[in-house]
Amino acid sequence: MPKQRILPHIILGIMRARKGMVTGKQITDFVQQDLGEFWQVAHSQVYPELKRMTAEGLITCHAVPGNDKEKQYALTEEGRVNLDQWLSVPSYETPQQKDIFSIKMFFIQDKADPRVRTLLEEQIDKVEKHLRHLEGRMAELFPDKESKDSQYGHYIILSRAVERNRTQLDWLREMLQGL
Amino acid sequence: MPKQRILPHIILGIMRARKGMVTGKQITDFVQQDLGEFWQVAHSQVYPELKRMTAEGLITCHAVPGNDKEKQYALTEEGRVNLDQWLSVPSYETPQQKDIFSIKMFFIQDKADPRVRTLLEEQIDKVEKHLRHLEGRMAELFPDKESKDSQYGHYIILSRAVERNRTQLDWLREMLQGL
DNA sequence: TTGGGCATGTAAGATGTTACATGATTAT
DNA sequence: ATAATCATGTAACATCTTACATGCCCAA
Repeated sequence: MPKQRILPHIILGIMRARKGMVTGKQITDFVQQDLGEFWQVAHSQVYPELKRMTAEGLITCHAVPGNDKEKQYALTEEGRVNLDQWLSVPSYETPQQKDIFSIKMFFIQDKADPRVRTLLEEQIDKVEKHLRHLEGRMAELFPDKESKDSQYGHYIILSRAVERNRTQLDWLREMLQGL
Repeated sequence: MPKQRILPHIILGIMRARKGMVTGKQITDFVQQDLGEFWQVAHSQVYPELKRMTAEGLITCHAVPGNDKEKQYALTEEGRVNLDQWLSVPSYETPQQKDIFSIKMFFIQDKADPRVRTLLEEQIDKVEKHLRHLEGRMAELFPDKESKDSQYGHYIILSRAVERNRTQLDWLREMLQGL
């Protein structure tokens, strides 16, 4: 039994949210920009996937006249149904994280090891930068209550990401204090 | 350029922490039990990796007399050096998360959709169970101050995991309230 | 003594990452 | 016009997942 495929559903979700034709580049950018906290994808995954989904009838491919380069894709009714079905079934998977920083901390073990401080400082720096980026995006996309309600799902996961990173930053600083 | 391999370093780290010979099964269990919040691995990855690491001279393989089934592995000096080196270089990767729940929330978009409540309740249930497991493990492994200091790295990442899940649970409950 | 559980291991396919290739557009 | 950039796409490789295979031990 092959693993349950997620990427096609993500692509379907983006296409429905966009309410129009999209290119492979737009999908890649969208995932990296707006879903990056919870999913990662490379453009080299997207293009073959679009081809596959077209073959399966979930989307249709339309060449842009006078532009050989760009191809635009549109949702089919079958794609819509498939997406709704996926959203309705519970997903039993727990969020999975790969965090090399935590692994290293674990293996260093000795609180007095000088590498502990280095690791912490580097991580704090990275998380600070990332948090500033997220907060900027929050201010840009959701300046008022109306914008939050009009794109509720987006607001939700962005605020989730902000909180998560703030909490992590607090924790890292506390660890550094405690040395 | 192939991607930087992490698994061998994790195996080296476990072997050093254990200070003795270990089997493939023990390594698999250790990752799932103690590093599971930050790394995942299947036994079918571990056995080939041990073979490879043996060929590279990072570890040595020792058959157990009168037991064809089990093979025990031990660190070599080269393995020790390799591990220390890995722990010393900064890792520029940010923690990556794959969280289907958040993706679904994003795509449902409409706050009034009945599936929002279902998703939240299911997720709360899962996180509650997981949190209880983590808290139990915390109480079991680190009942007093001495035990925390003696395995500082382990204590650190376990408390990190507990906090992370508590925060997520709070957030989920708040979302459910807000419906 | 046989049948289930277990540690080890292999196989096949899906997924993810990095680097490279190609042709078109844009900027200088 | 030439170089840089960009969207698209491919290739090679590493990783991850699931299922299956094997031989051992132990208990009913």
